[in-house]
Amino acid sequence: MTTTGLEGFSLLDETWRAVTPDAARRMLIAAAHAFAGKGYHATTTRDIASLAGMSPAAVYIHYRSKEELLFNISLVGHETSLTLLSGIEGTGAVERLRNAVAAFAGWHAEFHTTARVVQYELGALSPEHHAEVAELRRQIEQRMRAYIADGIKEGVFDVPDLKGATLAVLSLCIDVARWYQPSGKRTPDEIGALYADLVLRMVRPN
Amino acid sequence: MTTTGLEGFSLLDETWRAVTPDAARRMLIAAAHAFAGKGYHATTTRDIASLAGMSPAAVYIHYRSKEELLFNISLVGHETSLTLLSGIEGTGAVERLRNAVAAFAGWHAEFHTTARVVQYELGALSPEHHAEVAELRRQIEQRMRAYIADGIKEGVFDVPDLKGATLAVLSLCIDVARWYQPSGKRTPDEIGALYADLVLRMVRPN
DNA sequence: CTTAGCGCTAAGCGCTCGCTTAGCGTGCAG
DNA sequence: CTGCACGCTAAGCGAGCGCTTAGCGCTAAG
Repeated sequence: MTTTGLEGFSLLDETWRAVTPDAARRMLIAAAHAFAGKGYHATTTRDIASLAGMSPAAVYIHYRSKEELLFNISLVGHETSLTLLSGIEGTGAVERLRNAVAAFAGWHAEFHTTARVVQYELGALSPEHHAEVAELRRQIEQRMRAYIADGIKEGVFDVPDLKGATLAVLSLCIDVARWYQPSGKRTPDEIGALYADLVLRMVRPN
Repeated sequence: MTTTGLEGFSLLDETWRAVTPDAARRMLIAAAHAFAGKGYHATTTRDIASLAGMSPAAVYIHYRSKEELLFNISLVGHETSLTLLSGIEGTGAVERLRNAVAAFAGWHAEFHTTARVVQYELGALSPEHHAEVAELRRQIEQRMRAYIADGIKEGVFDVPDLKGATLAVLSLCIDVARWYQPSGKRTPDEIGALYADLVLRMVRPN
């Protein structure tokens, strides 16, 4: 019996599957939990190491700095959510936007630990690292805008301001990471379905 | 000519008008700027003092701790936004919800500095202080829900899930504090109008 | 059996943190 | 003019920070 507090987690979350070796992955998962719970600056490298069940110095075997841990989490998180949003299928713009919002909002609930780091710790990245994830964020915005624009072309959506509507839809999904609690009444899938419904109401024509 | 970086600010923002003496107010404003810009934990008491144009020890003349500075900002910010949301007028539920969303979203843009501290630094408050602002947050939620519920009773709104819709509307407004930049294209009033419009589309009947 | 390589730990370095203490300078009551 | 109260500063304390260094124990090739 270990006492790291991460026993059941690494098995449930497949986000970090590709990270090797094992100790480096445990360190990343521990860091993601700590950053999500207390914020990057309030987390010490000793917190991360002890969550991962190792000594403080072990962090620096696999990562050059605490900021590099953050960057790895942020990069993988952005890539995962972009991939998710890019792989949306559906017949017609209505179904595609429904699936996109359900998936994107649902991801921010189900993986709220990673999502919180992704969305709220951007400012702690180095300028170079920040620029790298900013490019991914631009692609996420373009994808969502395209799903809405498709519906306008098809004539099934009507919005007064495409950029404004895209901003609002993304904003709605992202903010799920802030308020979501696993102990709450709604499951990630229910949140996805609720939000998809609300967004479709927002963009439907009169 | 001083070099505190706060020259034009205190005159523009009336949120802190009631805080006296003058040095205590300057300290609060400096802290709000620093917390909003870098986060509570990344801000040092030396940062705050030098932004306010005073020595590091001066912080402790007016406040017992750095956390007490945060609590004051959070409390006044929550009270201000609750007062704003409570004073909404309008003939009919449609106009009241329009005005409520415009005001609440607009506040999160115009006073995004305070709003960021209010919305994203709750976790740095002591348990006692957190409980105090949590009660104000409950009241804010109740107010917004009442505006939506009024429209359902009047028969001018139709939502599948009142609590879910309230959550989404508040979420949308709150997240403005995250992405808003004064250098952006939209003014706070324009954001308020855009969001009010989108929310009314979301709750309108078929 | 020897030994090189590697993942990891024990110990600790230099630094900066939140906060405290001692005392200075100003203004005002007597 | 004296003396004291008050707002503030200069200096610094103990603690804990990110990160480094020296070296341990295990594995496996020769």
